[in-house]
Amino acid sequence: MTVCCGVQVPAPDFDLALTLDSGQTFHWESLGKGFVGAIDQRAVYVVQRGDSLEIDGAPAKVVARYFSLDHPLAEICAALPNDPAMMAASVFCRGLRIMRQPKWECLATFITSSMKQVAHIRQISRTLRERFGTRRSLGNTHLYSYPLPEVLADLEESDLRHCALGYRAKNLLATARMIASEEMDLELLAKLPDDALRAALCALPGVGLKVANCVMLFAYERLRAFPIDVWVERVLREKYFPRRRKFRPGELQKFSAQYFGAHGGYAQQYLFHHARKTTPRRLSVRDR
DNA sequence: CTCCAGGGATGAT
DNA sequence: ATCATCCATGGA
Repeated sequence: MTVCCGVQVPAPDFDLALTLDSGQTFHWESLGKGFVGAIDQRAVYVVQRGDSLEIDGAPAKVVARYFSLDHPLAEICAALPNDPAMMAASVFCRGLRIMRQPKWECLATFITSSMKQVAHIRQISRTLRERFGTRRSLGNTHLYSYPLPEVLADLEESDLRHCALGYRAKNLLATARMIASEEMDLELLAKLPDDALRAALCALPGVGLKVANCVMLFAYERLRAFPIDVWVERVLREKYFPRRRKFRPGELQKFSAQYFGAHGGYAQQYLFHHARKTTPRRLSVRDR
């Protein structure tokens, strides 16, 4: 490993490894004492040394923006609800920041995330990058950028199915074609208020409420967005409504928006990551 | 082997 | 308006 870093980036209240392992992005890989990954089209190497990052492959400004080092994390955490579940999660996730990811890459990876474990989302991302992305080198290591919508748009559904996408192939292809044809402009959507943005994203094939909220949170800087997946729903039910059985559709969404408020996305990400990393794997039937 | 995963779209009550 | 079913795949 010969990547030598010259550039230092101040990064207080930041945990690089924790952030990269929190299920926001799915392609960074451990290398030496740091991580290699792509930031848009650039191959980047990042090492954390205490309260700063040592980086190679991209300007400090690009890296700082990607990892949202400008977010006032202390203020955000201080404003989170003061209940036991939230406190336990936020202590567990100290230094975890909500990233600013490229819009298409974020949208596409979450379209492929449906009913998939994080490990397999990573595998799908890797295969798509290696087959259809652009090779980028950094020192003696290399990686592949995420394939552009124009590239995927020219493929056949079978090409994507061969990347183990299953039924998600049709949705990814259809969405890529809408963007490549300029029927949909992801950058333009950034001007919309939350509700209109969510509605626009949900109009894309393979995008429902949960995926739309992930893209809003991880790529559109909408820190109110509160994606509810199976993990978060489990936490909400068990920790916030331990006696309830039935919920109206949207009832948990409504509660979360009201209860967690302006930084709900951070609350959600902390609850998600804490639950995913501390819930023991169910014992196999044979071992019980 | 079985169970489950950062769901969404569709059609039946 | 809710509920059921189907959709593919592989890690644990």
